[in-house]
Amino acid sequence: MPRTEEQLEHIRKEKKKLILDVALELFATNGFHATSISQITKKAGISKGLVYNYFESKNDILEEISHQAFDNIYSQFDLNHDGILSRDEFITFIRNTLRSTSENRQFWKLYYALIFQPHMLESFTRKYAGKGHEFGRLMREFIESQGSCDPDGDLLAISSLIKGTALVLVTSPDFFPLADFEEKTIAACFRLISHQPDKTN
Amino acid sequence: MPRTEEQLEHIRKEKKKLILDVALELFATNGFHATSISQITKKAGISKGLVYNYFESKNDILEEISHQAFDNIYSQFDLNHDGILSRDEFITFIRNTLRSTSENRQFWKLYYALIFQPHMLESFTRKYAGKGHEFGRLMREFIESQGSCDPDGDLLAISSLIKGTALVLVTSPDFFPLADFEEKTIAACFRLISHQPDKTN
Amino acid sequence: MPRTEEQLEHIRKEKKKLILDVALELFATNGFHATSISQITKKAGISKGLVYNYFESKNDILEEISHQAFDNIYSQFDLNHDGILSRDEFITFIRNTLRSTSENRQFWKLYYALIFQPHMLESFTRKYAGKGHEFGRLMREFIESQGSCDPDGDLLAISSLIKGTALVLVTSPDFFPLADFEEKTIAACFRLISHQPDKTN
Amino acid sequence: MPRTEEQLEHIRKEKKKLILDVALELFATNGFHATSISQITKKAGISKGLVYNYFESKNDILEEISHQAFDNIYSQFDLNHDGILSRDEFITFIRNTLRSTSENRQFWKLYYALIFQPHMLESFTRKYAGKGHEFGRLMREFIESQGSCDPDGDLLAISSLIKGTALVLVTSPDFFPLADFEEKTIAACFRLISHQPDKTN
DNA sequence: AATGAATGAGACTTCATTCAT
DNA sequence: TATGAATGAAGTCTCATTCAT
Repeated sequence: MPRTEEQLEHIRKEKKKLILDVALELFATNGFHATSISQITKKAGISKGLVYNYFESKNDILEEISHQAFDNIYSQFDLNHDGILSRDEFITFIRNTLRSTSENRQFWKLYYALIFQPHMLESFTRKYAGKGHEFGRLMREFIESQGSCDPDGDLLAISSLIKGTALVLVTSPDFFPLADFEEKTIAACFRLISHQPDKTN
Repeated sequence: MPRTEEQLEHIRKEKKKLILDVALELFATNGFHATSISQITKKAGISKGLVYNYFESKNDILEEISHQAFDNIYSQFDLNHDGILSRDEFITFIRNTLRSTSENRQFWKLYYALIFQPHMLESFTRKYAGKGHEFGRLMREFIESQGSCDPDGDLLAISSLIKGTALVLVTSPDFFPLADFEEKTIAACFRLISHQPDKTN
Repeated sequence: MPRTEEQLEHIRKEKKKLILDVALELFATNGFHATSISQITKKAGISKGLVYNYFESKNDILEEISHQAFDNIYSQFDLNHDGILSRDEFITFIRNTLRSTSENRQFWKLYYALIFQPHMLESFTRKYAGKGHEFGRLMREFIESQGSCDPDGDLLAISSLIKGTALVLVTSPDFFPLADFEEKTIAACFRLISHQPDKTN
Repeated sequence: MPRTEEQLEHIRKEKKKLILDVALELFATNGFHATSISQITKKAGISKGLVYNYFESKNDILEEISHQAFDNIYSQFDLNHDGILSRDEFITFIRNTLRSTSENRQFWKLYYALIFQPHMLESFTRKYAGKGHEFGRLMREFIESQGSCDPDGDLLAISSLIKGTALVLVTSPDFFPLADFEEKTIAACFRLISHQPDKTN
């Protein structure tokens, strides 16, 4: 009559997911510090004690949210399978980035809110810092391969554009349909590659 | 024998500034919620009670920081003195934006952290929402005047680029010297104005 | 394995009563403002936090004390079951009033201390104001029915006498045995009904 | 040019009176604990420091208010100049009591609020306890002299009536004109003297 | 696995009181 | 005499966390 180990495992997984989902929503909406365990348990319909069966602390919930979200997001990219970024891969990267941003808006709201308080996401930064740098190099090479005469400047501009667009997507998702965000951003990225020295001033 | 009104005014101004400065630094570094009044007073070398001689509440400190920063920042722009954005004004705007971002890095860290928790800066949003919209219109007209064949798309791209660059300036200020940030961003903005329909795909 | 709903209900009831009892005693002895939550918890042998599991605020404790006391007291009267006050009911009313005053001396000490700071017991006044007026009318009719030639004056005298006696009971309960308080007050009330115009002066 | 000692003395007296007056009003309206020194100084238009030039503490203000009020009130009575209470003196006493209550309503509100928290007015109780007892004896003798067959009971009834009437005067001063309060209470007092044993039940 | 009563550190805030001027 | 900036103890209240059941 007692539940089998599988059933228990299933319950555990479901409950943990429930807590993470509810916590993400509240953290993203009201902020991490402004969200209490009580609010989470009330919204999830569970007891306070149960949360501590699954997580060591409130901070632990945050870390798990971050890790799961990033693992999920990174897994969609499958970058660098051959150490070179093709034109199609570059385009796909932008598309994926924006799509993923749009789909995980809640998480990104939380992420942006926390990124400015470095000590909050320590373990997190440790884990993902490397990947970021590596991808920067890949991208720079691609920009160079496209005939840029200022790869560093263009890399800055293009990453800034992508970051800025993602920011807009998070804060004002209804500005444009997602498809337009994608197309316009991709086109803009290519326009940003400079084929001749500046003559602005 | 009691102090003159000037002396008092002087003391008050200095103390208030001290509190605001210390608070901004701590809020920006550790976050608003994670910063306690105790930490502020300890760092400022004053008593807890004194804070409440100058501010009604912790929230009040935040609001005053925000208002002062924004008033200060907006005052540098003197936008729309004639309802039209000239090429020079456009360039100056970008330059000012980035310079101001760089100079008020602490504030912007705090600002970005809070913007994602909407209910935090209510009075603030109320005050500045109008100005933002108006400037969007000005900018769109400028883009159009430069011969853009997709003013809305270009406006999105250019604002995203500026936002993204500002974001990078806040999070990684040492990526480039400020002057380079300015020049490269300005040049990039002009490259973003599309003079012929996309042919990306 | 968790406690049943009954067990919980039982615990909650007991703890709430404990807090209310201790709070009433301290409020009555030292005054509402002069009593701190710390004092209450220390005397009740519980933690500060627990109080706030049961009450929203210190004021909430006061209100609950007041409402429970008044509900309890009013419930003993069952006035106006037929809209008329008989001689027996009148006598019973006085008896009940004094007995109830004597039994709830702590509460009445608190009540008298607060009645003079009107804004303290707002919700409370709202709730019971009506009943008071209605009973005043009942009593006046009774006095009239007893042949009074100045019902308003006698109503004033009789209510003042009862209030005054209750006041003495609260402040100097050992002046007389309760039974004497009752008998003497009842007799005095009847003597106060004036059967012929004054001839004092 | 410096002020003479008399002038200073005059200023001191005025300022002290100002503080006492304002404090009494606020204490009576909002309660002693709920009134802050800040409120007093703001309403009096003086500085916080000045209060402490005249009074040792907030409690000291309360005590001085109480003593002055009681000295003032008692001085109007001139009781016991010959150790006997005549009928006229008895009547005058009631009249004075009610008149004084009506004139010092603010003080009595405060008084009643504090009387139930014994430790508040310690020095005060010490000072006036004796006078009260003595006057009780005087009154009892008067009641006896009027042919009462239950002097103790009648004393209780009469003092209760007077106290109750005073209470009504403080809480609902507009119930009757003051003159009526006086006449009706005096007449009622005489009705309360019992000339034959009870036959209520 | 699940509950929620209970804890206590620590947050914000108030306010009587001091003291340099 | 008069001022008000400054203090710090103490108050109310919150909340992450524990633990008996």
